[in-house]
Amino acid sequence: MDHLRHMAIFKHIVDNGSISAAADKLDLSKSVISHHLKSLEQALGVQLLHRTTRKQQLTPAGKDFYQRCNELGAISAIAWQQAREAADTLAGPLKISSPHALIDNIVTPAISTLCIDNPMIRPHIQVQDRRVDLLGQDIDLAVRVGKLTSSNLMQRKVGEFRDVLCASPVFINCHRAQINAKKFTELDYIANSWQGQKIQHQLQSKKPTKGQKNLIMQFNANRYADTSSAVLSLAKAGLGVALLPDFMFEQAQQQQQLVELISSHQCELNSVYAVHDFGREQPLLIKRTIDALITSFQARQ
Amino acid sequence: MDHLRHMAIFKHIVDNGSISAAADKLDLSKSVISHHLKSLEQALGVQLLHRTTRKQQLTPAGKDFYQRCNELGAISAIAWQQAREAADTLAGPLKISSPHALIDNIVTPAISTLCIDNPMIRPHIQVQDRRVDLLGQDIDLAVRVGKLTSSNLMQRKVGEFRDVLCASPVFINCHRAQINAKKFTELDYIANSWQGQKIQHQLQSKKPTKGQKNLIMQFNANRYADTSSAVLSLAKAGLGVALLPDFMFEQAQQQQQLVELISSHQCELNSVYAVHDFGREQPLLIKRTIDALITSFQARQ
DNA sequence: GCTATTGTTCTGTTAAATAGAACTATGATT
DNA sequence: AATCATAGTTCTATTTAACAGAACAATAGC
Repeated sequence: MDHLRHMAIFKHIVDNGSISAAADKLDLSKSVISHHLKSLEQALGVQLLHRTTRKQQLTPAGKDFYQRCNELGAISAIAWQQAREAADTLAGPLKISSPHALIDNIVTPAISTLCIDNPMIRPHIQVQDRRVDLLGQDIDLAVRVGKLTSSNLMQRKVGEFRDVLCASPVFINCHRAQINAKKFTELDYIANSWQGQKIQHQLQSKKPTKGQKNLIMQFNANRYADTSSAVLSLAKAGLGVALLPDFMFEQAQQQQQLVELISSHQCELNSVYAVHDFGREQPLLIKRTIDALITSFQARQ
Repeated sequence: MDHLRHMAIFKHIVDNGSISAAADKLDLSKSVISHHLKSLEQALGVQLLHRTTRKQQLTPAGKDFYQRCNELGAISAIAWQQAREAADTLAGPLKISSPHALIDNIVTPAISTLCIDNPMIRPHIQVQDRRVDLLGQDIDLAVRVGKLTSSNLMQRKVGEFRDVLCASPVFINCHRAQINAKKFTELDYIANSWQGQKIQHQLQSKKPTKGQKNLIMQFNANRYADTSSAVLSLAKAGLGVALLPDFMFEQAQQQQQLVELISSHQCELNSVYAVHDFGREQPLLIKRTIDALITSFQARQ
């Protein structure tokens, strides 16, 4: 499967009717073209082209060979065209991995909008909280909270959010004594399934100019749920304290379903990254997906 | 239609599952393979292969591109196989050009034998006495009397013959007076159509040791025929003197239909060449055709 | 955390591709 | 038949690309 170059040049010689014409077309000297043809014929052990200074005539073998070279050129052209189209066409499979916390409020709305605008996209949204192997699972784009430490993968920040420690108003009222006494370990705590029993949070003052120290809080988890929306529901039902992303908390707060546990302090900002393996020059589909995620993050504020 | 090399290497990478494996297979260093893949992806502007040290995963674009590379490899293989077959298969068109003088006794018997042994050969025997343009008329092999002075064409000697000045026994008897007196211009002369009216022959003594001089004879042609066999018939019929190839004369001589005009002298030997444009390494079909011509020449002696 | 293996990048080196000139062959023109 | 313009071939010098090997980085298994 070598000598493909020779075949391409042979095709040019036949197409253009002479070695000199092919040389002009290809911006090469005629000596090079002549040499290529000679090498090809020697390699094949067959004369392809009878030639004088004025005429050229394909041998039977040459006719067949030329036919194949044409097919070769056609396929090569198609291959390149398809590849280029793939680079800038909003279509085809799009497998996305997202953590539970972001799926309903951020990722799904973004992908929905993208796919409504471009119906040829075939999305596959996967929910995974742990760091995931993009290659092994054929994932095109992963949404992750926090930057990966070391990786060849490209990471683009798509937004940020803050976790909020909160509980239902009824729960707060019932346990005001413990809260004021900062006996947090005595409170019910709703955790995600993969978290342990011992939970610790570090909150900063919302007014950093006063130089107040960070507030370190410890909890004992005694309720668990796999998804953030389940945690949210339990918290609304007054089953305990929960750590929820601000975009979830805010909706519940407006309906007086949840309130902040400590209004003077807040968690650190979490940055959300889109992670992929398309290098610096991504296909348009990936770019647009990332754009949609950014838009989705901005829209909820 | 360039970068075909890159495509071939890309196919090897996918087929062998890794860059290192492809490098081993192709007897190249992995750095080269890596570089090729990088160049290809840069040229296409598309990532074809997600890769880590352990796994590799084709992108959608890569899948399509790989498919095309496979087709490319298949066509390339077919092209080469066909060309090689063409070089050593006794089949297909075989266009031969022969002068009238040789067609019935030499060329046709040779081609007949060849084609009976190899029925897939499709012969096309053309009769032309003038020097002919092989390329322009798509002639594969030309049989010619006498060597071409300057040409790129290959020439292989296939046999030789001697022209014989002869006439019918009756004719000789009727004109013995003029013959003995060497008044050849008074004799009837049967010429080929393309010859002029004035005919001159130069004969050598059959016994050169005696140092006899060449005999120069002049005739006036007054009968013409296109083909040698027609000339033969006219000569047998006693219509005049004719110059005929020895292989024609000998048959007629055995049946007492023709005798030599001058038994002491003879014409020069004519060499017969097979002329073609297949260079030093001819297809088997051409080689065998030439062999058949040689055999045919030997058989008639 | 360590190690084996893979892929990438860098270097100098080697082989191939190339251009340009000199040469040869051809076919048209006269 | 001789001349001439043009195409193809061959030669040599040069530039370019391909290449190997080492150093490095990243990954996955232990």
